[in-house]
Amino acid sequence: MDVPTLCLAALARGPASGYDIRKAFEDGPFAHFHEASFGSIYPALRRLAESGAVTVTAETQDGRPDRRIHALTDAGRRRLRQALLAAPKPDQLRSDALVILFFAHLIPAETAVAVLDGYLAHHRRLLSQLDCDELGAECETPGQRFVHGFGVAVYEAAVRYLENQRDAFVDQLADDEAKIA
Amino acid sequence: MDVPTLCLAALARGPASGYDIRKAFEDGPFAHFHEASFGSIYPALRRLAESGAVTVTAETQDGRPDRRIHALTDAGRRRLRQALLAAPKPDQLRSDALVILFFAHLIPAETAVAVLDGYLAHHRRLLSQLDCDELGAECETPGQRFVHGFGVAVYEAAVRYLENQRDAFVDQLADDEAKIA
DNA sequence: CCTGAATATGCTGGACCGACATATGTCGCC
DNA sequence: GGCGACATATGTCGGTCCAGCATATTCAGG
Repeated sequence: MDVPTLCLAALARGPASGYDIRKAFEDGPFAHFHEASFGSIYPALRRLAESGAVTVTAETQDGRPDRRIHALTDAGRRRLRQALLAAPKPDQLRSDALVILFFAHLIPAETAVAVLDGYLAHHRRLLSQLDCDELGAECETPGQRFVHGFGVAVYEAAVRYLENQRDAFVDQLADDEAKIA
Repeated sequence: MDVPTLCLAALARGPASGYDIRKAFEDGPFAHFHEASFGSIYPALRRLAESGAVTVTAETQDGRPDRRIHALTDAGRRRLRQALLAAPKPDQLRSDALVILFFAHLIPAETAVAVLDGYLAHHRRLLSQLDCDELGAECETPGQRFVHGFGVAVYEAAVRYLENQRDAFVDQLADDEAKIA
């Protein structure tokens, strides 16, 4: 799923600036299942405007740069619907933390434990984000409720596993270090 | 975590060709938590060899191109350990399927259901891969066992949610279409 | 016998990210 | 009151990375 399509998707929820779209991928509902950065959002919006998929309205502000509000046109909506019809590529996960944990035997035990604790904290944060942020906001369509519930189910399982296995893992690390010494 | 580091990590499990490393990211143990493609693996291995982090031994084969077997040097092992010490970046998930499901109200119900069923099948496949493939193979260190268990826990939760909620989701989609009509 | 998959390396065009540049407002803190 | 940190907002740029293609051969299945 390329960035132009993702921008169209973000705009389907209402008109927004490039900055707003970025935020949707950082904190908002999109954060949990896709990524996009400024470096690709702004060029994508420009091309989308050129091709007539979105309209741009400059909103003057004093001090700050103008907010350039983008809104979907009918052509844009059609293009989004078309893109949504394509067969989805398989999910991609990129987790530095799991790589590090996989090779925990190559680093000091305390470092590995720190990574694990950070990973647990991260997942707890994600879970609370889903619980408050979005539940109050927008879960109107069946699709949105379904995806929201999926996120909660997966994060809860992750937190549970991390909590339950943490101490056993730390013990095993300590045993291994004792064996070497 | 950049591709050179990921190559070093793959080689920590034993000498391998570029093709072998690719397979480790496609089917092997690494598939579940990171990605890397030919287009970045081969250049990375070349640079790694130039900087002395790996050695290369050509293994002649008739018919096929030579297998170029790469093995970690001490410098390479040090470099890997160093990279593993860096603070991990937060996990990144990219899921086309969840984007499509989020906007299920914009596409035909049958298409959405097909995506959902495909997503469920995909997760079942991943789970069985973890269950047989790796459990028999290499789960020697605490880290490897821990990461393996984490994967199983998360995939199981995903499959369970998808199975339990599928029918209710399909019904809601049908209700919505009835409302429009 | 032919098609497709697997083995194996490598290139290239284009997409994409991370970091930076720019300019100002605001809020807490000492 | 002033200072740093952070938020708002757009945009560029270097470099990384991926998907798809090219190449060449073997082997299994139809």
